[in-house]
Amino acid sequence: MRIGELAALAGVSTRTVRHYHHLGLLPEPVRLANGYREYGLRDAVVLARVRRLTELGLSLDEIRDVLGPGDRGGDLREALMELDADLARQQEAIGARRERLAALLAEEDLGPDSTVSPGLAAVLRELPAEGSRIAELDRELLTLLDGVTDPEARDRMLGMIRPLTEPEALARGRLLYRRLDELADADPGDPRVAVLAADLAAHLPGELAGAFAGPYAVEEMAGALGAEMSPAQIEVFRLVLTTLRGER
Amino acid sequence: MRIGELAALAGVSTRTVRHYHHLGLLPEPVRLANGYREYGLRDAVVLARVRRLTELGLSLDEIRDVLGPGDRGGDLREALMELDADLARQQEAIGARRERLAALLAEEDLGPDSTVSPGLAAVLRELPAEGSRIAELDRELLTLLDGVTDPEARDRMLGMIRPLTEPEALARGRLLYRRLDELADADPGDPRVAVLAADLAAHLPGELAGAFAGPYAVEEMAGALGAEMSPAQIEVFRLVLTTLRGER
DNA sequence: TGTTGACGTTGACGTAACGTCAACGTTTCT
DNA sequence: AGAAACGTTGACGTTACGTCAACGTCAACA
Repeated sequence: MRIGELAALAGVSTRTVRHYHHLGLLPEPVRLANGYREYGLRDAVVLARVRRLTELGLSLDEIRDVLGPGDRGGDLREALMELDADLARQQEAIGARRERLAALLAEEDLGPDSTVSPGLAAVLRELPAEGSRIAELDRELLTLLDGVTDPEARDRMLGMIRPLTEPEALARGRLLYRRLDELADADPGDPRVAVLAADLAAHLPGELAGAFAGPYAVEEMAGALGAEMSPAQIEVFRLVLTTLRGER
Repeated sequence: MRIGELAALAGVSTRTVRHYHHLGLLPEPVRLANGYREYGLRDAVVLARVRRLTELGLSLDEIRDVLGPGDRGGDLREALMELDADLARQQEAIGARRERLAALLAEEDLGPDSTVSPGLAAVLRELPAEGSRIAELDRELLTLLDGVTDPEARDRMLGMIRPLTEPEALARGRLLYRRLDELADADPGDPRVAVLAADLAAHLPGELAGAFAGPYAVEEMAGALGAEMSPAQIEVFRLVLTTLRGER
């Protein structure tokens, strides 16, 4: 038997057979005078055994392990049980992913915002989408935080923010956004800074400061915002945080 | 923000961020005077979006496709539905594998024969395990055929062989094996050849010839056996097949 | 002021299980 | 005799990064 016949018998490619030789899974048979490999029934049986194990999902390394020593009985059982546990984990993981997929697919419009949590999606619908530089920043900041924080922290955050989406809070919010936007070219010492900070602190729930208490949050956010906000706006941000923390 | 902070924010490694740059998933940001990459909030948001999609199971290529064009809405939905179908197929495949694993694990002894079908395992238990060269060959041949043939063909084959495992058939079989072994050094023209072939043909069910009617079976088997059997034994094999076919 | 440590840069190799050329020799069919 | 089909070895491609290597940059500390 030459390599092609052997491969056809086992239902694999010749490349696969040579690959198994390379890994030592299948012994190299004798060569004919022309250099061709000459196989016997033995090789076909071994190859079929390897195939059956790969089809079960064992890796070639594991197969070499369980096929090698003579006391392969307990070894094989152990490997199979481990494999089964692994497959069970995979099933769970796939199930979880499919649930998230189903939730996503249930939405009617799939925009870039639809990969965030449903709660945040609702909040984002209320935020001014354009026209305010600061609102756009908030939108991105919230999206980012939504992805970073774990589910429970996210839900707490959303719970704090929710009151801000009520009609008259939204109206006040839009006014505050405008006043913040007006500071785009202002000096950090501008008198409007302190006033706006006080108004903002009164508008926002005190617990919100907690959202910026994580390991990275404050520094990272300051760094990230540095490039996007004017010095005056950053000063407002700082003052608001200080005030909220003090009030707690 | 430099690359380490960005990566920490998104919960990935810096290598991952650079990898995304390489693939064009994340735009290369501006460089500082020292050559360091400088990131903004934008980048963090994009990176977080990519992460969320990878965690759903999308490949980076697919993410680039759905993230690229502006009309990503329908595209994304399509990709997600395709993904869900793929995951469903994976779940099925894993379930099937686990069923086969469970069947295997239910056996008390896991030898090299335990990766064959249960029916064949029962047959093999009745075959002489040692002492007869030809019996060993049969054992290997059967194991091989079990792996090669599809389930229905296998069951037909097993059904034909089953009568051979009854007590007095087994006794006759052992005698036939011995007579076949005695031809190991005989000449193809030996008078015992024809006699044994006739006895064997009478012993075996006629339908068995069908098992060697597959696309490869006859030539492959003859080739495979050539190295293991003596010319006289091969002649017996040929005569038996001819007789069985003729009787059908 | 030198040094140490943490960070950044590019480039290249390794992973699992083969598929797919390339470049070449052998056998077999017509 | 030429073509088709098979064999040989060797090397690159696939996925999503991990893990050096070899080197430059920056902040802190003795």
